[in-house]
Amino acid sequence: MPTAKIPSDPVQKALPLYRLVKRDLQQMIEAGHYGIGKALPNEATLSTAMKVSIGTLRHAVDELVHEHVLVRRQGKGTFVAPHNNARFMFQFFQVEPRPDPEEGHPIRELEYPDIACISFTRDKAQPTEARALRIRPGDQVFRIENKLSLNKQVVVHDQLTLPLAKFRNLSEHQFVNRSSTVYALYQSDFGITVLRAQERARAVAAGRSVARVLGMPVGCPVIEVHRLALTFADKPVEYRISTIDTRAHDYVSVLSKK
Amino acid sequence: MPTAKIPSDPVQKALPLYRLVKRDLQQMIEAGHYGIGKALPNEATLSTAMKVSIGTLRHAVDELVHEHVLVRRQGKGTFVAPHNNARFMFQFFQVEPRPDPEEGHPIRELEYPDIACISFTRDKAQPTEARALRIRPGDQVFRIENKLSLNKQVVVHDQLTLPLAKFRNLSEHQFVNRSSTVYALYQSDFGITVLRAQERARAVAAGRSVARVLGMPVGCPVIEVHRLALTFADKPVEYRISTIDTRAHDYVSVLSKK
DNA sequence: AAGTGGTCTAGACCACTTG
DNA sequence: AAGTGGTCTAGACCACTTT
Repeated sequence: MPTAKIPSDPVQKALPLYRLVKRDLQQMIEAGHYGIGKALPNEATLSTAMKVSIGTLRHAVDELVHEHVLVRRQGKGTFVAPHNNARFMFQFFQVEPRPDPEEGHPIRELEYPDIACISFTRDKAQPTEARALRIRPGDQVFRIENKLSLNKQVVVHDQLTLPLAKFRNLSEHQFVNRSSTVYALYQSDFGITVLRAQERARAVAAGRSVARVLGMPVGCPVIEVHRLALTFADKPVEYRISTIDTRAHDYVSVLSKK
Repeated sequence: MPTAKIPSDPVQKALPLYRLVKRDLQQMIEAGHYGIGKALPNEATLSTAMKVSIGTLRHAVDELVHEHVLVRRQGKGTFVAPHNNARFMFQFFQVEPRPDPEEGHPIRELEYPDIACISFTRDKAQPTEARALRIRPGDQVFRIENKLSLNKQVVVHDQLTLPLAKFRNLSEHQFVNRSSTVYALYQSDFGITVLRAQERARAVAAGRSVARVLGMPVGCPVIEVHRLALTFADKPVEYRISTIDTRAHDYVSVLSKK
């Protein structure tokens, strides 16, 4: 049942029932009450347990499905959204070969990038990172450098910064030998589900080390994307600077997605 | 009532009722049956007219609201989404001052850009534009150049390409003296509602003319965004190349929006 | 056959806006 | 007070998956 139909803070407007149900579900999910591969209790059970009608329960679940927190599968059940499928891969990996202007948009296989780890170290957080990650400057972080290739061509250089406190015991071996995407790793091994990411992009001239990795002359214009990945309640989990070689690829996005 | 509960193509899976209702509503909207400032018939009326329950009608409307095609206002009615508010302005205008690293994210007023028209001409479509807009190369287009300023500083150079066929009689005076955003103009004066946009960004070295407009040295890295704006059924309406000075501003985006 | 989510209905009542 | 959308209920039946 919703734990508090009457909000504790009288200034807050009363939430509708289905929002309370949603909030309670979300708290259960965050707390890890529902295993990643296993189904939630079925809707009839949940609705009686929470003392709401099944329509209200569905309303709450609908919203969580819309936010990619849950997925429904008819005939099977409702699950915590796994973070290991192509959908999420391409929701977050936004670099594509530039279409040939002569041919328009060929029906092309979406391509997974090959990811190679260049370095994996511990370090102290720089002020900028610390502010983004809401930790203190000097707190320990993992600093991981990757290069991403499409079609044997290196197109992206990534530098990830992870707060050590959230990723205790992460090892290079574990990172390099993960079975799926890094976000799937965060979820399966650390219980951290990345829900959203904010990105800020700018054009800069490639520096020496990045130019070497990307195989381009120093000073070549590249896009530098600063990404902050967020989990529930917009808590930051990862800070990432991606440098993209856009000589033959584009950084793509869709506004106002349906 | 939904015009065809039984789909004409037997290969197609049968759509649920609420999808048929949605499709019919969408067709009415596209055809302009519902004026832009006026409310649709109320939900009870629509549901009886379409011979469906009010719950089913609401399900259909819910989806259109989620896609920003309609907006509901409690106590007033349901309206075709107007394209003239801050929400849409910033949904599509994605350039922001870079936050000061010393201060983090100040609570800053979102700022409207000042837009100045540099040139307004007719021309023939280039092959690339033509393909994007799905017209023939050589078909007539409007070609419009703008510069956008934030805080008196020019930060974006835009070049718009509009198919003349869709924008008959558009005049420079009309364009320059519009009362709101260009997308609001498309909607109010030409019945064209921009629903989505695809963008492809790359880093390039600023050319002579753009560098002059942006007040930067030639060769300075800039982001070049190629945007295709789409209406219902993903029909293209506008092709736009924006060149962004990212020395002090960022091109921002949010992935997996809630 | 049993269990799950998906659709659809009919109606009651609430909250907000306008006259 | 009247009209609008917003919430909530209780139940029937359908479609898909597994046993």
